[in-house]
Amino acid sequence: MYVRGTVAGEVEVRTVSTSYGESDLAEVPLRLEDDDSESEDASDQQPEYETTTVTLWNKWTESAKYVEPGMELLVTNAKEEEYQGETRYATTGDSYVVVEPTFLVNVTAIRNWVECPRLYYLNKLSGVPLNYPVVKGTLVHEVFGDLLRGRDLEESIDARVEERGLELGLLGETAEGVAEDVRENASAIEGWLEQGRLTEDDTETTTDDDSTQFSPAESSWRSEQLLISETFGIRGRADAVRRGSPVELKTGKNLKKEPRFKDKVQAACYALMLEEHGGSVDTGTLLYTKNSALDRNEETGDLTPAKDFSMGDGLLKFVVRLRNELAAMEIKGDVPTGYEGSAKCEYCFEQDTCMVVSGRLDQESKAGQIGQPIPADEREYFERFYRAIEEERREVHHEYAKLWEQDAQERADDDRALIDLEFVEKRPLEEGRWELRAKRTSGANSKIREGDFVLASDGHPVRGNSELATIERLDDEVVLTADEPVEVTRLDVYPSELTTDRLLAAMHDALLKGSDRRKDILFGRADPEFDTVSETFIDNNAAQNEAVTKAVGANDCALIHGPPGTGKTYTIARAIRAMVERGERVLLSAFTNRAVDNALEALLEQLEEHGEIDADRVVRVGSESGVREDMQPYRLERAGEPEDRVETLQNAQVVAATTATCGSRVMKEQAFDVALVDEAAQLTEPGTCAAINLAERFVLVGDHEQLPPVVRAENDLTESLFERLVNCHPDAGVMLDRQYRMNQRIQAFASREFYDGKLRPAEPAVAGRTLDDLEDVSRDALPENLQDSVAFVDVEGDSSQYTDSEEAARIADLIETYEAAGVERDDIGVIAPFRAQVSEISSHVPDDVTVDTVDRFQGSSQEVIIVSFTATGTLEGPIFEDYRRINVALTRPKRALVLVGDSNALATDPVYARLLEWANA
DNA sequence: ACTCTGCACAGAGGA
Repeated sequence: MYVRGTVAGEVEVRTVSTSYGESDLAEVPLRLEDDDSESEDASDQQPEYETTTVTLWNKWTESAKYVEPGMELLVTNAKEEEYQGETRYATTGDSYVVVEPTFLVNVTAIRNWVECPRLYYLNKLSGVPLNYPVVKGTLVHEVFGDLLRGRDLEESIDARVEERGLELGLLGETAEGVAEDVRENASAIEGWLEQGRLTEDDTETTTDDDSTQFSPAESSWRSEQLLISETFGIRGRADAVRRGSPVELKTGKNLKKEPRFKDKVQAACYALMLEEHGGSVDTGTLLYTKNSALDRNEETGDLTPAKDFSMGDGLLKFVVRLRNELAAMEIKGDVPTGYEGSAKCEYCFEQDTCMVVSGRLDQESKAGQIGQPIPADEREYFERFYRAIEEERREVHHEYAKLWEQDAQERADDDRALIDLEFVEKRPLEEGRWELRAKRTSGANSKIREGDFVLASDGHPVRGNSELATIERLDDEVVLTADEPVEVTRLDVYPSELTTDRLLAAMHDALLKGSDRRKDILFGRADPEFDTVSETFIDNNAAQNEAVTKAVGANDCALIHGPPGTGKTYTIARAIRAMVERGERVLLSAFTNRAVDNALEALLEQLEEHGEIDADRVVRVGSESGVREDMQPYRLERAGEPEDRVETLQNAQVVAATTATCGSRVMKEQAFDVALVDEAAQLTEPGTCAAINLAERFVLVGDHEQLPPVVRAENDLTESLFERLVNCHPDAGVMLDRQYRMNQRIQAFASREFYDGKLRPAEPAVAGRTLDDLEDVSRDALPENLQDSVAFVDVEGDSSQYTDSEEAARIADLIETYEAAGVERDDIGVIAPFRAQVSEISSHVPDDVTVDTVDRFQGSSQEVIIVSFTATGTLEGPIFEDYRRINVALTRPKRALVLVGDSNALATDPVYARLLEWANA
């Protein structure tokens, strides 16, 4: 039986004498999880939790040592015992004990941890930089997968090497040289596979007599299996599985008789998960592909690069204990010192790094410390942000947990899954992968888009057969590509820690690798300095001109505050052009792909008009699905001839990429004179660092009166670096004060409420904008209350919380009214605070009217905007409390704004009360 | 309480 609960008190470990001799035991007080939470008689009482004791025997006491009250604990195959009239539980010989099972540990993390816990920490902190052995290792793995899937060796090598052209180029490698290296390792694999076919009956059907080729399609092999364990809290991707047992490929050499211990541990992790998925695993195989023909026969007499080992119970349990140690340390927020393990520092490749990090952060470390610690305020900052980023990571883990905790319908309702697909077909592709097709049976929405990675499963993403797949096309039919054929009936969003990892590395790099001058600026110890620039860049807008002057003349940083419609994008483009003319190399970045492409578009227009550099010296780095269609010609293709790929990137004078991409291995090899970050108020501090780490000086452009960064957990990440620096270095900032969007009446409230009354129309034509300026539109045709540019429509509203059907109905009427007056439907936008209300309204109005949440409207504008407040009674709730959201909503229209809401509810909040007053004026 | 975009995945290795 299965026991799960929360540790309810101190754990006691002791030794007792039993009939088998001396044994260790740990008694853990446990508050059991209520597994019948369905009990519908919601008798308003707090559920009564049952508290019991679980006895962990022998080696499991090691895990008990890490356990603290409040942690979650799971025991499999436990036995029930009666003790003084009370039901208690204890481990049996078949039990596993799992600490914090929802903390999902990567297999590679466990592999690093067993080598040295501090190695695990360092790897997490700074990531692995671009280096040839790693890229080559990855290539050999890819070719191995291809071989298993039946692809021709030479074809696979050529294709895989070509795919990595850019990385190889950055490493100074040639395609031929790399292909030769990969071939050496891959031939060992190929030979072994063929031998295996002859002797081990891996292929069940008889092949044509003259075919010596391995034919995996009919075999008991599977390549690349993604495994997620809800019981053990482990996830990872096995290189291959042969007759249910894990096969791990290593590119290194190992002439010893036994596999390396950490390699065994890795294979054991996969074995655990395979067993959970219903298998029974008694062996593991490691393939050391550098053990070439020349090495055979010598000491060991081995004929193959493969080493099999038996997967004993003891090893599997040891692996779970390792995982427990890691999870417990992460939950406590402790930092490993290296003393936890037995590795010898003098043999470690990371010894120097370890000592430097320990020295700079003043951390206890087995390897010792080198150098001076960074200042105390920086260490405090590091700890604060480390914690915040780790909280974000926990949120990603919760996303994983939802894969098994929520049922399919719940996931679909959360827009995190597409369910009830009808499987159509699987088709092998030339390169050995599979194309999978399924039909959608409902029009349900989800956040899954083309180009996304998803978990494709035949029913359940964790318990069923599932595989990581790429969405190639998504309409009535879903077309996917994957390494293995899955009869897809369901797709789930695949949670990834990638962004979290990159944030952590960016913060690490900023603090430990950043220049002293940069850190003086970031920590407010020095004021930014500026060179005098006498050129006039923009002659009809003084604030924009000052912004460009500051951006160009900044020695450290410049901060451009751009309220709605003030020509931020144009100003950025002008500044970059000026920098390019001065011969500088510029990084253009922003949080979203959309913002990057917008800024890039404006820059290209500038360059075209005043062509100082070739457009082919402008490069957009990003994935194919992320980059907008019209920017694809500038997108850097990663595949190709290494030298050519690297030249294209190195020669680029302007590189545009999202901040997340700036944290990639390829981008981290690049250096710039200036980094210019747009929409910087929507970025977390570490997110901003990912971009500015790559440059000598930086310019941040944004508006902290609009929406802040999106974060999963409530923490220090919610304030942007932009906002902090604007307050810390007011002299480095410029506010663009003239807006080119809203007429005078519309902008008045936002200007007064959010910009100290400093925002004003750029010119009389903007101030006096009305609907009459539009072709075929006459304001006289509108009812009187709508003739003013700002109108309020009072609707009593219904009592439901996140929707309001009355408002939706009124909005539908309003749209008809505007249409009757000659306004085109696609000139009208409707904004609502909640997604539920967005769909409510969408069902009432024609398709070509844009209806969306405030958050998604940020960055765009429309002739007419209708805002649905969706609130009756009071305005309680986080969505209304953040006034920046209302700022965004009110500053989208150019010519007409209609506010639809319940005036009694609005009047309960002072800001909204002033809003009413303004709208009704 | 509600809002919600990124990134490609995880792991690849040196001795």
